[in-house]
Amino acid sequence: MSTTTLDPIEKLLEATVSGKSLIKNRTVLHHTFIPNNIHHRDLEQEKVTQSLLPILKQSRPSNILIYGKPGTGKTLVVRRVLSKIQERVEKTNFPIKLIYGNSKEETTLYGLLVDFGRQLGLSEKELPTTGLSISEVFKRLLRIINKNSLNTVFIIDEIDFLAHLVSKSKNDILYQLTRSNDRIKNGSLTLVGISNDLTFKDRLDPRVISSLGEEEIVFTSYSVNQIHKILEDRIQLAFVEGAVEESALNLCAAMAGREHGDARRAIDLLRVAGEIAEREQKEKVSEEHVRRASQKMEEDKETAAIQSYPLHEKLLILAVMRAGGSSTGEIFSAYTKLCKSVRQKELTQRRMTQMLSEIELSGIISGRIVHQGIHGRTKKFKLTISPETIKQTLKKDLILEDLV
DNA sequence: ATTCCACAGGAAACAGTGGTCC
DNA sequence: GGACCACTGTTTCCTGTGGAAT
Repeated sequence: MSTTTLDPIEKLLEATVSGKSLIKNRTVLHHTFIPNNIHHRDLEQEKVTQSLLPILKQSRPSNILIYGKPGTGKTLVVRRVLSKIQERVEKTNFPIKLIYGNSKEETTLYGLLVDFGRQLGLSEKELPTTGLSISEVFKRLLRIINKNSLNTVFIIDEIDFLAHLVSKSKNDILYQLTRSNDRIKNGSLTLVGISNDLTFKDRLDPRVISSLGEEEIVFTSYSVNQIHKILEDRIQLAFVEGAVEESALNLCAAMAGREHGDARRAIDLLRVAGEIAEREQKEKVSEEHVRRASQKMEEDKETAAIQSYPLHEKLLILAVMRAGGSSTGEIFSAYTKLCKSVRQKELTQRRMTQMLSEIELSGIISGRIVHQGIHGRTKKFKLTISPETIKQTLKKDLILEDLV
């Protein structure tokens, strides 16, 4: 034991004042950062530019569909190309408008369209956030484009999700979007769809495919070597020189490469590892830090998922924990008991199975269908994370703290 | 060969919320 | 103030299913 034990707060303060920081530029390690050089994507950049070029000549460019797994630089490339176009255009007086929307961030089709409307400059009054029919919203979008003779580019990220929303609501808004140029007298509308799912096109209305898929660009997954190069570049920009050990870099690339070549994840991993090393006042980021970062990210994901669930889902997770490895019926009765003890009206079993499937998607529990002959068919669920993590997380919930 | 269990999971309907429009 | 809209979370109803038991 050392003779002088420092107060933890003291220690922290000490560190911030005297400690060296390893990261000199944090924004570089954020996924919205657009680097000057997007490695291994020259061809794709050229293609995107090619198909958007007509917009500068006031003629209608083709709609583009972009495919690729997460973290393959799709959004980055599109944003970069568009910002270049924007730069070029700003010098002239040519009315061009870039609209970006992520289907996943908006939970509804309506929300997405309203988001587009806001970006086009429609106020709350001109386009209320609720109450209108979808076709009315769409009409208003087209009206403003027409009125201001705008040349608009709609970039729809995760368009597969939008397609999913549309299919639920029996609306053919995607079709209308792709064909809206016929309804616009002044200006134009170009669609750039970005999708993580390579098979989503099969589920689309054939009419939409023919007009949306005028131009298709596929982003292949990065190899470990490519990720290595990408990380090298970011390290140079973001970290103090020599702050990341070669072996740590290798591990980072290898870990992300194993997970389907996701560069974004690799960069995230690097950032978290850097933060851990910094907090510990180490001179360098080591392999060990990367491993711990990976673990921490995993845990954070779990606790965040648990916390974000509404009460009944939390009760269900508890029920699964109590009746570990058991069938739906047993989980249901465990859940009913829990509901009684917190004085909540229990939901139906049908709803419960639905919620179980939802929770299963997040990876907190895993289910397996078991046929038991005359004892019927059931799905057995068990926790995939430690009960301790769950207890710790649920303790923060006022209603549940006594149960845990 | 037939029966029958204990659910899975799809479809549709419904209630409730928070809004517009005329 | 009534008709209408989108949307969520839920209930109700339903059909389907693999294999142990008979």
